[in-house]
Amino acid sequence: MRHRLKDVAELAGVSVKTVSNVVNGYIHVRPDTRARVLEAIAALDYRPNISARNLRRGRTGIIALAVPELDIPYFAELAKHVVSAAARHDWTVLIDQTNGDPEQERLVAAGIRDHMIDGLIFSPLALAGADLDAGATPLVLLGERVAHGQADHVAIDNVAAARDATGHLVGLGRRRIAAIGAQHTAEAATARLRLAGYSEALRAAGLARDEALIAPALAWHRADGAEAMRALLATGARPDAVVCFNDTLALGAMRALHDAGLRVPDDVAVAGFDDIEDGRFSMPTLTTVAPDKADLARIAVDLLAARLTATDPPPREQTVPHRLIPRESTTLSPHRDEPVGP
Amino acid sequence: MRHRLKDVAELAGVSVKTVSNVVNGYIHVRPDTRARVLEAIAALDYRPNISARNLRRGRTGIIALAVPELDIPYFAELAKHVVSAAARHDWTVLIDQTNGDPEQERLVAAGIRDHMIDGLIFSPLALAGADLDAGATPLVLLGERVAHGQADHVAIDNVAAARDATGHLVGLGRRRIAAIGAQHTAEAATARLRLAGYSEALRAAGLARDEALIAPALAWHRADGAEAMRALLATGARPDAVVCFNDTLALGAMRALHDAGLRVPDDVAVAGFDDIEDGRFSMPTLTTVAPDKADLARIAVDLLAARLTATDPPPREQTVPHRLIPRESTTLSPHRDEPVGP
DNA sequence: AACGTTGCCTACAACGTTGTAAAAAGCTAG
DNA sequence: CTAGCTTTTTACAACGTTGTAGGCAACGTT
Repeated sequence: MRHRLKDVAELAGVSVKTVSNVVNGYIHVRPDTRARVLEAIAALDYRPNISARNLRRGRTGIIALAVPELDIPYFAELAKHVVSAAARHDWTVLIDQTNGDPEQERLVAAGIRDHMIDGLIFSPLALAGADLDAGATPLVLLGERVAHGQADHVAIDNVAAARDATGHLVGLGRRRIAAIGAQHTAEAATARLRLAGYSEALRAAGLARDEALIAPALAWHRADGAEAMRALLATGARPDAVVCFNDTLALGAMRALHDAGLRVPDDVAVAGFDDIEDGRFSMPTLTTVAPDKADLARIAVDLLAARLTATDPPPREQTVPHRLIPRESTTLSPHRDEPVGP
Repeated sequence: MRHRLKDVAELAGVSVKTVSNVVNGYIHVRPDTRARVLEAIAALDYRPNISARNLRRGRTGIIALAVPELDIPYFAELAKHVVSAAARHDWTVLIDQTNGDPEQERLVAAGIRDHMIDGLIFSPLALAGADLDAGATPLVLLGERVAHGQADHVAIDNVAAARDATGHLVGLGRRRIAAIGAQHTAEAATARLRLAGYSEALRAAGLARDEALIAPALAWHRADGAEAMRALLATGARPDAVVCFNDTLALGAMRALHDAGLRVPDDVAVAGFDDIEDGRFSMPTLTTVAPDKADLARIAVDLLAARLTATDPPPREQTVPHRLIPRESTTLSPHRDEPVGP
């Protein structure tokens, strides 16, 4: 029931190679021959055997996207865009979940999929530097320049982004601005850069950076945000604004603020990063720094494409534009916050 | 730089087949031979060529998961579990996004990936019945029994689930219970069954089903939920509870209720389906019917595995357990709803 | 009429792996 | 020491595809 080029060739009365030529759109095939072949293909419902083709061609038409977890909204949204962008190159995307586990990330970087994929788009969480060099597979890294080897990088300007978010809060008159999501390991480039941008913005506004207002977060899930916010409040700190280093942290923080009886944004304004869907419908809606995710995905895929055609192109770094989207969590005016009867 | 069995064989001084035997864990290899081969493998950093192996073995070790969109939280969470479950069978998961587009779904069902995958787990949105039969690839469908062909089905008992959710609201003393998410096309089995369960619960409680309280929703995103809720309120309907047919609809509905100055749950209690992460941190947190997603994924993968080993097993149907998780959106007592100072 | 060009088609040999079948090497028991 | 085992290793032939090189017409040019 499953047919091969040979079967089609026999039915059409031509050679195997001619069928192959038709399938691959080779030009020099007489119209009537082509028609006969196409007819045979349709009659037998022939589909090329991908494995055989891959073996012969030396590529698979599959790229992998390695992310920590798919159910983190940012990565889910990113994955969606990567799949779309890859489709334009006729690539299929295979998802690798690292769970942010260093060992798992090392395996991915070392090329665990090797012969299975043509290239890899990798968003590392726990690894940086030399650990990421390695592999024979063309590699595009999402995030700051942390590796030195033959890999491209795509990211937003995190320092500027954090400066924008913090500056926005300063502009609203907030003075005791906390930060949630600091990480002090060497690998956590994103956290470091966002903290740097935050500090710069404070300095520019003539505000002192208060270490008591900087809360670390091991991971960046909602629960961590809630946790960090609660811890911060428990120290007696009374911020009038919080910059969270991503949206899920921010949503968690808002939850904790609510539980503590504090109003957002009246008592505490909250801003995040990533512009995930949830933040557009949360209560209040969440002010955020939005990276152009579609652009990010497109650039990553295109870089990979370039890396596949050219031989050993120099590592490139691309910055993706971002913009601040003010929403209720920083801008809602107090009088609208009270429920009014229907 | 990329080595083959042949290279390893030469280095180890054995035949190609012996190396292959070692790689595949064949038992009858003398320990010292095995050691020599393993050494050579390590020295050359040999990795099997997957395409060649696939060609020879006739399978790829890849299964596809076809879902509407990855950035819908339910599908993202599901994908995560499927990837994990598949890993236990040494399968890699490839993601197909259909965007809920009938044409795209037809292609997927017809086996667009055919030779590339060993099996397919498919969550159709727009298609049902004969459209889904087809394909030579083993198929497991997520959702109600809508196809007649050789496919397995995995789903929760949607009628019972909707009955539970509605019954919970009835039990809290609500009497004007609305439903959001109705769909009247033939394909929308899930919506139909949930509506049926809703009706049953009302009947059981001696409440009349009021068509004015039933709001359709074309899609089940947050925006659709908000939209439907607004439309419902605009008709002058004054429900004291809403059953939304999934969590994103519910989150959107809560947003619309908030905008209309109505309090959740004081004025309107809200329940959803799916138990997505967002609902555990939203304000208020969302009462929901939780399917066991890990179980669902595991069962789907196992069914596929069975379908791959046995020849043409009869189509099977599995029901996955669900449970109602009451949260603030239905249970929060009024006095706690008012903010208290820090 | 002989010659190169071009267009169309084909035979053959890979790509790297594993199943089959059979040879070689080791054993055990007579 | 050999017959009859079992264990270990091997050669060979696929799997289905495409690149290479070449053949044969049909054409236009000298």
